[in-house]
Amino acid sequence: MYSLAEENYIKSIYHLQQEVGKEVSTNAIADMMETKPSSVTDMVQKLADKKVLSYRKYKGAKLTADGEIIAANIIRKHRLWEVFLVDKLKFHWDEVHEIAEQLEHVQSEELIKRLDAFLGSPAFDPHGDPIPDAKGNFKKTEKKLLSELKKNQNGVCVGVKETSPEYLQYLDKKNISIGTKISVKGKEFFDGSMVIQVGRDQFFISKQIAENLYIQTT
Amino acid sequence: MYSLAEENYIKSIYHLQQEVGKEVSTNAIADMMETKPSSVTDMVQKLADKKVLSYRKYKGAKLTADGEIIAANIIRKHRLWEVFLVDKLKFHWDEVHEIAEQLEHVQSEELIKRLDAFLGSPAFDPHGDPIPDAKGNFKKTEKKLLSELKKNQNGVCVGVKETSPEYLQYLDKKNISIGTKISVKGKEFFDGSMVIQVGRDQFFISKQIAENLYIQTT
DNA sequence: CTTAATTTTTAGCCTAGGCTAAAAATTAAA
DNA sequence: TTTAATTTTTAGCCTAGGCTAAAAATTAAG
Repeated sequence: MYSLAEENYIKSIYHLQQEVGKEVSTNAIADMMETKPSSVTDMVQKLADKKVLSYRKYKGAKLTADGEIIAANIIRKHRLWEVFLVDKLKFHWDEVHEIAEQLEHVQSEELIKRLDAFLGSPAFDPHGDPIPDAKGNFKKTEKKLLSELKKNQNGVCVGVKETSPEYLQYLDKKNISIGTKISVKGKEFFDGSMVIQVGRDQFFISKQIAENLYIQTT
Repeated sequence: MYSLAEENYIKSIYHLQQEVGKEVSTNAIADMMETKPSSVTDMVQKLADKKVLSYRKYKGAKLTADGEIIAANIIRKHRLWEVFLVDKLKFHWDEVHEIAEQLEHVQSEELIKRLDAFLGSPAFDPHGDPIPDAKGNFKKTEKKLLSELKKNQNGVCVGVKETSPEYLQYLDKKNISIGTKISVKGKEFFDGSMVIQVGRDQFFISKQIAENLYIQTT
């Protein structure tokens, strides 16, 4: 089994790898994990010994196939627990991340199997992110960012890229959640800001807001 | 907050203290925690510094009032999670201890508040042990051990003292669980063994079995 | 009331996982 | 292409929480 620290590294490296596609740098890992590059070097070497990832000095780290399965399993647990917290315990979607961060490390295959069944084998978590199956396969979704839409296009909110409480609370204030229909009424070329319609309300949003919201176009 | 190791010490000391009533010895703690007495000495000194317990060299340790509240809270979490595992995820009562052992360390007041509500604020866990409230107050139950009953007395199983899978599986095989009615049909003075009736079946049990089963006499 | 057995503590060491400061490698700039 | 800036690694140190072996205190036995 892997320690708490190891699991957190594996998970972070997985997420970074998704973004950049290639080997992830020591500094990038350190930033994401709020630790120092020197600590990352140590841990990454240790994980390389365990064949969880491949690592070449000064070149960065990349999960092996095994490593990716481990990561997917941690993410599976995290997202299933988030569904539990929101669906069953009635937490709000901006409150669950930290708690799921702890629950994801509980070790028991059987627990996750039963939790999954109890929740009805959900395919997506409360933020719209896909929940991988027990073998680590993700359901691919073809979602785009709201910022990619043009004037007069519209679609349904299916997820968020940013999951900070601040951002989620902003969305709440604007009555945007998973399933909300959104139409682009105007778009400013210069700064990427938009005017969108949500329900009866029309309002202005900055590019920063738009590029953190996933939309399924219709 | 307290570390995982600290929480486990606090919990173990609490349980030992219930048994012996007075200060618990270094060796007793080491035995329960499957660690070495020298490690216990170190940790107990650390916890004394934090005012979680009082400690006098060679005399043992005793939780302070604060320490008891901390312990009760950990136990509350453990037992609530056990109820969740049995009631909601359909685990069997002999499978839940280890998982609850991990879940009890998840930190979130709100989580426990909501879990408690979700479960209907249960007063007892699946082994019949009382669940303390948020302030650490236990509901007192006046239960006795089956081994204390005399011939022709009877009662209802309300809990177990021993929670090993082996013991719980034995009880299962004999169809004994919480709520099962049991009558003492015979008792051997010499070795404390008994003949009991459970449902339609009458069978022999050793003293060791009888002194780990809690009964509410009727 | 000594001596022996047991319990507990101390001293010193180990590993995991951090950190800082300095050295080395890589990348960017002139 | 040589120098400067940046990134990464190394070396050495720290804390938490273990361990063993030896010393000290307590308890039990003769």
